[in-house]
Amino acid sequence: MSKKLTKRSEDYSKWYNELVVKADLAENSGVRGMMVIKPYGYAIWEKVQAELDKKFKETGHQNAYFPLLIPKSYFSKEANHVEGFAKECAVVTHYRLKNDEDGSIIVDENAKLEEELIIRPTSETIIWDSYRKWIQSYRDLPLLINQWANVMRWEMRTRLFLRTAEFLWQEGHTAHATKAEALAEAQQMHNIYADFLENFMAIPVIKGEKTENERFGGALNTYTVEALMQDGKALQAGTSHFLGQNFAKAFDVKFTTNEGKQDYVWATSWGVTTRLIGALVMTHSDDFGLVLPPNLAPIQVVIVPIYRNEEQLNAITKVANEMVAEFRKRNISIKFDNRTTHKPGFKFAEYELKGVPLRIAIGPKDLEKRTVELARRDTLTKEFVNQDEIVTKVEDLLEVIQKSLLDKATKFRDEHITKVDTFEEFKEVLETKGGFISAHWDGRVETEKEIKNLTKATIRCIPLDAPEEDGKCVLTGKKSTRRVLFAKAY
RNA sequence: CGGGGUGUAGCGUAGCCCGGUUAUCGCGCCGCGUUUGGGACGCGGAGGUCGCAGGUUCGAAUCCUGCCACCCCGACCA
Repeated sequence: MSKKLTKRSEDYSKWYNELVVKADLAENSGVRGMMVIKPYGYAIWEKVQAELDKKFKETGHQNAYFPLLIPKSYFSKEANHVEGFAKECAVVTHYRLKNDEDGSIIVDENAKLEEELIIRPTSETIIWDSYRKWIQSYRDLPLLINQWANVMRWEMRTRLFLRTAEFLWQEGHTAHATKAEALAEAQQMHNIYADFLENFMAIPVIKGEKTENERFGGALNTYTVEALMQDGKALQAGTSHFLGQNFAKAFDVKFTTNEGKQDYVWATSWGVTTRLIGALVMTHSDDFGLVLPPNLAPIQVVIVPIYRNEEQLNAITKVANEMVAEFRKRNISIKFDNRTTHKPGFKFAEYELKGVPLRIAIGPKDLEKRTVELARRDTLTKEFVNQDEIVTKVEDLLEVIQKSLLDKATKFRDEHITKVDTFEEFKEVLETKGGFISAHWDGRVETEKEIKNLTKATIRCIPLDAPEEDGKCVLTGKKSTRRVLFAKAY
């Protein structure tokens, strides 16, 4: 997000997330705050889904699906939750259309619903309404359910990928017999997110807890993974909430313990969204377009033939096909781009824009010498590789690139965590350098809000690994025992 | 929802202040030919409710009113 595309094509002299719009991930659909996820972008989301789903299943979770429409009355049951969500909702009021006299379609005013339905902004209410019926005994617990779904939040202000009116996500909702077990679940999912972000998406994150002010409506504790974008702004990439017994009480979900007593269940919820794709773009992209970590790339390797005539193309195709078969055997996603309608230079640029990690070019010279030209997207370097060695070379490089992207992003992130002890310094760093600011805070909500008013920076999290340390609040000078991370955030 | 800005071909734009032939240019698209190791070139061609509605006028992309959408800044938020 911090640089302009300046090279080769003035057409793409746009900021990254605009580039993404044009370059295949999405485009405005014309409805306020909506996005179309194009096939290439959706393929990335499918990779995210597949990997996370695997991790969820490995930890004993099951997928289910709950209705899109939620009766309005469900929302009034949990006060904090309403506060957090009920305001920006799309509401369904009618169930039928009819033809107007002039032939146009209008809403049939006779088909008004008794009770309005809310398009889910999140599914806690409808899920907990079901849980009441499903849970009777400690033997029914834990209940570990996840849902892949779309949700809708009619935000006042939207931003492509980062805050669209409709977005795709997964939401896990679990019920437990004890507080300790629920807490452990919330922490486990927090760790799964952190691990996924770092090892799969190559996005380094800081694990921490949200302050009361930033917490999810209805939660007692919110665990978060916070990432840093290239423009110095922070992005909340995933959250896992310990909900205590709030929802159980609101929806009257009681169970009989093994001692025969009645108790409310303990709950968690956790989710990540298509925002992750925005995070991916803003973490790794460069002046030439997207840069995708190999683990997420829909196409990991592309082969571009270079030829002067059909005879050469045929010879190259033979070599390429053998390579494709060999790569497929090793589960490497490969595409042989044999389109005759575009020139090699065009294809090179196109796959750079799409962030394909490795590109193989095969031309007449390579046929002679039994080599190929292998180009890395992340470093933009090229080398000639013997055809016999290409498969192992690619296998190795995919791992190297995956790691290198994480290292690069981690280095950037670490260089943008600044320790600050005075408010002057705080403002200075925020304005000139950006990134995370590690500072003491007196633990009061008013202080946090005041700092936000003065600087637009919020407390992104209280890092889990923050050491105990005596200090003075950067704003008030009051006593503090550990540093927290501030940043301007998306 | 408050403040500011912008809407002209698939994309990016000129024209608007100061109304007047057929709405400008680039990219992209289509055809033919030459090209193909980093976004090819030549020639020819197609594509427009000038955001929408109303008004002023002999005449509106241009002036006026209302509405809509998008972008930026706030409030809200994954």
